[in-house]
Amino acid sequence: MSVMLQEVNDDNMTSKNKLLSRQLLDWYDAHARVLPWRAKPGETADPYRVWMSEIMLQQTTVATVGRYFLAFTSRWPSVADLARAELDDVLREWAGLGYYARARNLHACAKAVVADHGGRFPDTEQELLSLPGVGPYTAAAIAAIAFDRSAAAVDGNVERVISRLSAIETPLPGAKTEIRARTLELVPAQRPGDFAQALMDLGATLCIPKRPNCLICPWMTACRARELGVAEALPVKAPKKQRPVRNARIFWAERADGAVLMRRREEKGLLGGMLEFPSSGWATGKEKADLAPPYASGWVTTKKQIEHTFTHFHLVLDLQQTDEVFDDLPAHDGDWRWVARHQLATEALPTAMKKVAVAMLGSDVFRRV
DNA sequence: TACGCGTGGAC
DNA sequence: TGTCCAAGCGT
Repeated sequence: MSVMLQEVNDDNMTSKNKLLSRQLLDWYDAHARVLPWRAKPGETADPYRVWMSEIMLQQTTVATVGRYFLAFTSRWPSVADLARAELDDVLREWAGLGYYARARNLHACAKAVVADHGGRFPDTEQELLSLPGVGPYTAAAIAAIAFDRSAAAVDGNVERVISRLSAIETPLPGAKTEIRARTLELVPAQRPGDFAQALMDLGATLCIPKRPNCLICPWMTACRARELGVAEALPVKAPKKQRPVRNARIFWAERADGAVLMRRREEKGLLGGMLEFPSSGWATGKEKADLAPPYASGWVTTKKQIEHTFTHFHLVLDLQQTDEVFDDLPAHDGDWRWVARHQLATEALPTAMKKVAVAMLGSDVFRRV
């Protein structure tokens, strides 16, 4: 079935497109990067590892993903292992990688693969698309890389490469449809998975955002943007909005044994399911902000301040503390707990909260022994 | 369609 | 040093 479709696709390819595909695959054979999740020549790709890497790589650099990928695949070698894990353990292991909905969806997806697909990843783009956390790019990438399906995996790299190759000057995201169509024209019947990876490698190493290395690019002579001298100006992107500032107070409390008071955030939304130190609301604008503590105590300022920039706002946290030494949890709503200092390093703390802990306790608390 | 959603590296 | 931005997805 898929072979027939691929042959049709191959017949429909122009000789010019076939040449481009071959040039890129030749370049890939000579320059492919060695990455932990990538099958070596002759090896069969493991769908579980391909999926895991693709989720982690969403909006995240290869260098950052490396150690997380090794930690996850060591601890949970198969999708069945991951499906059996506790969500809290997954979130702890994900802490620091960001976009925590990915971790929740990763866990939900593993469960779905076990419950609905007998523990094997589906091998079509359409079925993959129905899994939690798997969108159009990731479905195409897994279909191509893990199952050798003819699919156009269009990520930020591919958008850049293709918009330059064809000198597409329509601003993103409006140009997505056109870029996808142009990419599909280039996907070869043979080695679609290698082609997908080659396209992304090209974007990551040569066809980079600033100062692209056109002189050693396998597509140098075909690239319309280079011909027109506009490669670095593409792709055109819609202007970004500036980030507002939000202000809040953190209320630092300790128990007699030195444990610190923390609470679990709501399951959904910003930092969903992660731990935080009790705080006021995170309001926009210093004047309007309600900076009241979540419970009464003798709060005084520490004169310490933490700043952290998220995707869509900048956060300024004033750190307050109390002399009160607690025996039990103060009156509260939600999931609050005392966390021993030596446990902080292995808890699901987002980076902003790690900064708070470091300001109060010193950087030694995150030195894993 | 547009927005909410993290982080660390490169420059 | 601030800005940009990376293998996007869900709503």
